[in-house]
Amino acid sequence: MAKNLVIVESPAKAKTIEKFLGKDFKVTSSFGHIADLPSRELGVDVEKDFKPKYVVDKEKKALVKKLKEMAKSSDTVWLASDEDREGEAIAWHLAETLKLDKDKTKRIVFNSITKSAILKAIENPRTIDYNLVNAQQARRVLDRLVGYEISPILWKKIKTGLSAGRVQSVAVRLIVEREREIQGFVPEASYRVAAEFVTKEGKVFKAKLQNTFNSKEAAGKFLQKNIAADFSVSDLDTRPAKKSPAAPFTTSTLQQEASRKLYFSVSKTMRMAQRLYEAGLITYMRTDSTNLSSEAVKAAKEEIVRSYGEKYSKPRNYATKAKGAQEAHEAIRPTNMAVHDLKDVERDMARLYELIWKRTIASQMSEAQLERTNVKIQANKHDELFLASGEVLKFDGFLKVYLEGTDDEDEEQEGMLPALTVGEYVDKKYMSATQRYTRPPYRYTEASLVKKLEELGIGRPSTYAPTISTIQTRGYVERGMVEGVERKYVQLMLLQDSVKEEVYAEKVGSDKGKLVPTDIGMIVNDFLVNHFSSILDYNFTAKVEEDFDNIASGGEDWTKMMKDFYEDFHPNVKNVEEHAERETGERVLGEDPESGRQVSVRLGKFGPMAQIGTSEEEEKPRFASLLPDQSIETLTLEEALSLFELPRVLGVYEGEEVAVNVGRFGPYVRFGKSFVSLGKDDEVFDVTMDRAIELIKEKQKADAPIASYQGKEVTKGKGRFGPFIKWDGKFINVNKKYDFDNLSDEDIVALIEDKIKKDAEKLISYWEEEDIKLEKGRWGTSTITKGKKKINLPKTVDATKLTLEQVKEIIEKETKTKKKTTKKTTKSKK
DNA sequence: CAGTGAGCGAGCTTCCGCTTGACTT
Repeated sequence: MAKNLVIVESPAKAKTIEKFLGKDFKVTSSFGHIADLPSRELGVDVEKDFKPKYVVDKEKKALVKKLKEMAKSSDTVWLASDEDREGEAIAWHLAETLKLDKDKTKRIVFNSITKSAILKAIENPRTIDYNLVNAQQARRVLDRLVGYEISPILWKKIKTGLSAGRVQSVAVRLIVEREREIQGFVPEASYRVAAEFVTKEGKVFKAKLQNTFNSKEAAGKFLQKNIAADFSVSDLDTRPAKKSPAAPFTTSTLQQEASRKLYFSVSKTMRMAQRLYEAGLITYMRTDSTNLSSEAVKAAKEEIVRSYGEKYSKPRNYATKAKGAQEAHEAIRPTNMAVHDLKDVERDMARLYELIWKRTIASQMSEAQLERTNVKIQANKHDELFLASGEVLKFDGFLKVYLEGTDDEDEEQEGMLPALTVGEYVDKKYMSATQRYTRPPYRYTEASLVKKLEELGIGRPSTYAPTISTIQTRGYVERGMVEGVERKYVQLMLLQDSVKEEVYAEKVGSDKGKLVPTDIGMIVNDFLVNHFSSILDYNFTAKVEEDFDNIASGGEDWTKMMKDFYEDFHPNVKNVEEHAERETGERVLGEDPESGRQVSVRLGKFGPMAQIGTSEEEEKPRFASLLPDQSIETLTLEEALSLFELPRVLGVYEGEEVAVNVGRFGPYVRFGKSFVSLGKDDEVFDVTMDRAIELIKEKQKADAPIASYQGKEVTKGKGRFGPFIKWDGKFINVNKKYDFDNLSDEDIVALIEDKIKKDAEKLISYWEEEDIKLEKGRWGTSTITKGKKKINLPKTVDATKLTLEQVKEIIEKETKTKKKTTKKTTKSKK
């Protein structure tokens, strides 16, 4: 056994560091935190100085045992977790949980993984910083109290299973408030005038009128004035300008840029980055720092000089601007600057790598030098001025490699202007006045939400992606299907000496994939903002972070901070629990003209619904679910009433009744006893008998067997894990190599035989009379299958040696604790 | 799985941050 044991947080990091240290050092990892509050209870003794109860997670027990043994046989244990709050707490938990001897334990930190940084760290060990640990405990306990005291209030007042938290609830609030701004937005139209001019040499350029007009008449009148007018250059101004490169990537800027340029979701970016990191190709991907190690700056410089020449190099350091940044790591950069792109890896990994390489290299390159020209064009028949501007690139600098993307969809690229002189006459080619509308604010994308959260100092690099998925799995937010609507606009065009009017159409408000709040999201948000305004305050995190900082520097006692917070917080929770009304988001829309009863809309047991009548009346109320694209907040009386016309019976087809309705899974056509979901473009109230029959036929075709193999039918479908074919009860994934819509018979046979072969290779034992299968898994684990039940065995079990009796025992044990896992699977189905 | 929406009550849900691993329908 080695004399020295170094414990870091990540196994990939351990692997790298071990190479730098001699053979006297064994490097291993803790896989993040090893101890935490228990998940099933509060785990904080609020009566006794908020003493936390720490437990080792079930899945970490084996790891802790292994670490203990390794520590025991080493002379010195080096706790090398990250240099921030969480890292310090990890070191402390390791020291406590592994019961490390103080005299043989040393705490070291480094924020770049280079040989010199690590050797320097080893020479300068310190002890655990308990102030920093206490700051972490304060953060942890505060989050626990907020989350675990407010969530149960939501179960009681709105719906079970809901959640609230310091981070997620503010994220939802941002999205809800943005949506309301959009709903309340009234677009204003104005006419903008644009023109194209031609120089004597025949060079064309575009110009815009400074003024806009707010009516068609005024715009038309202005165009008339330009008939047979003379135009000349009245002013010309040229000045140098420069552009600087953006800082190297942090987690947040990587997510934004991958979203803008590669259309990756936040979680996809992190998945790809994780794999690049594990392959040793990039530095750590969860960071809030824009800092590069001096080695990296030097390597970038060498690569730039080699590839582009000396004048393109300009080494720089970037100050991190994110609020509350902890800077435990470097910026995200390639580990080897000489590798410009990757071959032999998955395409999307290579694309992300290239983005990281370009951004890093560009950040160490010279500014781009530009010449910006602004020109004014005057007319002899009126006083309005046309403006034209252009840019000429004098030296490309960093632009040779990379330019950061923008979130502004309207931004126009400025082109070049022809050479012009003051007083020169130009000819009008055309002039137009186009009706333009002001725009509502943009809905958030996953990445722009991350950007906003980071600006507010809310959340950490390791939680951005999980937070976005939490607010979606809780049903507060959806990725939008908002199709947008057509809007007409007018364009007046002056070509020679007459003004012509044309009407065009544009699509507005199309927001596919953007984040849109659900009814539940809005109701929960309003409830929280009303009753827990201080927690929902956009500055709450910033305020408590100040306290955490004071605790970290030893200026404040963490239990005192908790006490101050809890003194106000807890009585408020109790008060809301007792006095707040149940929240359903109910809106009364008016009266049903037929019965005169009240029509309302609210959140019901099974989701948003409309209701005719009230429960106080003698006659029972009538209920109807809302359509998937409708919402409580915007539903009109007419829309509500039409919901009660369902189900619509369309007629009879092949002796069975055909009807349209809305159910648990959205709108559908019922045909006898079978159901067909409506297509995306179908409207429940518009579907005709012909369309319904078409849908039924499509469904029958899709369900029909596509082939048969060994006398058993083969069908196909699309599941959670992509397209598959099904044969003999087996699901066989069809990967992209095959054309799923046109599978040939040979493809099908190949897929099935391949599956049979692979299953046979996996099979260890099969007890036919008991219907129990024992199979090898892909990661050294094994699986027991009994009928439809599946049990995964831990890696430590050698499945090849199991007997039928032992297997039966395992199944029995598993069945007892089964309850929990079944619930989990039904949830993940959603 | 696609009709529900009363009221009761058992047993459950939930946070944020640090990490990787799980291999399915």
